[in-house]
Formats: sequence, structure tokens, C-alpha cells
Amino acid sequence: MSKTSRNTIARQKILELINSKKTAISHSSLQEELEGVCDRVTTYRVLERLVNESLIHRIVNVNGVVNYAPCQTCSHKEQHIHQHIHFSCISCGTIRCITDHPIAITLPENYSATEYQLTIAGTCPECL
Amino acid sequence: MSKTSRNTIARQKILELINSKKTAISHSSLQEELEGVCDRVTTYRVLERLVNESLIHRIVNVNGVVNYAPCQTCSHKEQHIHQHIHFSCISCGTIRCITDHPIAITLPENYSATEYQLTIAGTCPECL
DNA sequence: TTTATATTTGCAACAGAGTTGCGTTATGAG
DNA sequence: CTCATAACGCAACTCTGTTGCAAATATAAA
Ligand SMILES: [Mn+2]
Ligand SMILES: [Mn+2]
Ligand SMILES: [Zn+2]
Ligand SMILES: [Zn+2]
Repeated sequence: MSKTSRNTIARQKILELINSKKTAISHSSLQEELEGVCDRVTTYRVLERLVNESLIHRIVNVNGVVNYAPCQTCSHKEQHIHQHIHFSCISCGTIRCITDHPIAITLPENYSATEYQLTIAGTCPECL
Repeated sequence: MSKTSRNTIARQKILELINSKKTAISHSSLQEELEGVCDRVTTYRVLERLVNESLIHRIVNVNGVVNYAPCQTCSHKEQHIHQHIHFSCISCGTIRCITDHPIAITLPENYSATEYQLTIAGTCPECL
């Protein structure tokens, strides 16, 4: 029934690269660092696969560009939900998951949430 | 010093249209509803102008698409900051500003925030 | 009202992100 | 090892947004 995910070279290298980073990475940066390991279309498809397998998650930056980061402290109870802030530094350009900081976000009555994109842009501690 | 913003027909119609909506609207939908009032490039430039004048604000949806909504309950103290949730319904497709609901978001020490994009996707009360 | 000037516009061309179709390659279960 | 099918590369495409430039026009000054 469920398609089995094959452990291809492209998939290995991409997951390795993402996991080796302390900050999130975009498709284009990833493609550069892969140095010809695979086609850019393949990178898109591998990223989609890794997201579906809950190994990485998508971060939509304030400028609309998508970045990817490993899943670590995500909730996997009923479904896989990422309810944490992402900080995007306008100085050094890094995007970081702020997973160790409490936030209180609730919705009004009768709203049902499935996906969170909580991105804040500004200056990070290193650049302040 | 400061360029004076001219009240052109395109600007009038675009601002009218955005203000007439209860939900946010994207550039492409806007362009359709304008029915040939102006070129799509002009629409982009007018939108940019209206954002700079703090009459409307940009909402980056969870899919990365930009939408625009009137500024209403925004803070204008030191700078114009929009610190409220946007809800994107995956059923009816509408994007709504949740301005009448308290949220508590703080950042760890030494992070300085300048822009917030707090978008939550799910099902809205009308579609639940 | 007329004139002057800087802002705004339309058009064409471009750039970047992401998607799709299809024929080929290669993973991994049996 | 065999082989079904997941994954791949390539080319072509869509969608969103940007830029340069000459023409049009809003507005303030004459
Ligand atoms: Mn994260
Ligand atoms: Mn809003
Ligand atoms: Zn920084
Ligand atoms: Zn809805």
C-alpha cells in the first residue's frame, strides 16, 4: 500500500547536509553545497519526501523563501506539528528554530489549526 | 525630501478593493478583480507604496504566497509593527487577521524583532 | 489657467522558485 | 539474481516578483 522510501545517494547526502547545520537552509543553498550530487528537481523531490517522512520541516521566511531544518523537538502525538518560533536574522541571514522558548498562542473558538508558520525577523544575538 | 504620494486612479481602486474585503487578497486575485484598471507591474508598485505608507500590510501565507490586508489595529508607536496572528483556511482559502485575540510571544535574550509573520493554517469556523 | 517637474505608468524583458511529463536508471524485496 | 517500481535527469513550463526606460499624468508653482 504505502510506497517504500528508497535510500538513494541524493537522499543520504541531502539529509546529512541538513542535519549537519545549526541553522535552516534553502533549496538553492543546498543545491550549491551538493556540488552536482543530483539535479535540482531531484533535490526538490527529496526534500518533499523528507518532509512527508517528518525528518525535516519547512520554514517559510518573511520574504516567502522556503528553508528546511531537521525535526527535533516536534510533537508527533496525533499528527506532526511544529509549533515553535523561527528567527530570521536580517544581518547574517541565518534562520534558526527557537525550540527552547515557551510561547502561548491560542486561536478563538472554532478555529482548528493544522500548520503553524511563526517566523520573526530581526537581529540575532551574534549580530546585535 | 520625502516623495509625495500621488493619488492616481490605480492607487484609488486598489486601496478601495483591499479595504472592501473582510479577508486578505493576493496580487493575482487583485489583478483579476481590477479588470484592466492597470498593468500588473503597476499593481505591484502601488501595493509596495501602500505598504510603505502603512495603509495595508503584507501577509505571507504558509505556502509562501503574499496577501494584503488593510491596517487596522496595528501598533504605530515607534515603528509600524503587526504582531497578530493570520489564519489561513485550507477549506475556503480565505486569510483573516485575528486582531481581537491575545497572544504571548517573546524571544530569548538578545534577540531583537522587527517583523512578525505569524500565520496559522487550518479550518475556519465557517468551514468547520 | 498654464507650465514645469517629478512621480507614476505600460511594456518588454528578465530572474528565481517551484512543478510536470516522460523516458531512463537503479533500489531493494522476493 | 530478477524485476517491479521508486527515483532520477532533462527539458519545458508556470507563477511570482523585479528592472530599465520612454511616455503619460498628478500636483505644485508661476
Ligand atoms: Mn523549526
Ligand atoms: Mn493582519
Ligand atoms: Zn545574525
Ligand atoms: Zn474557511
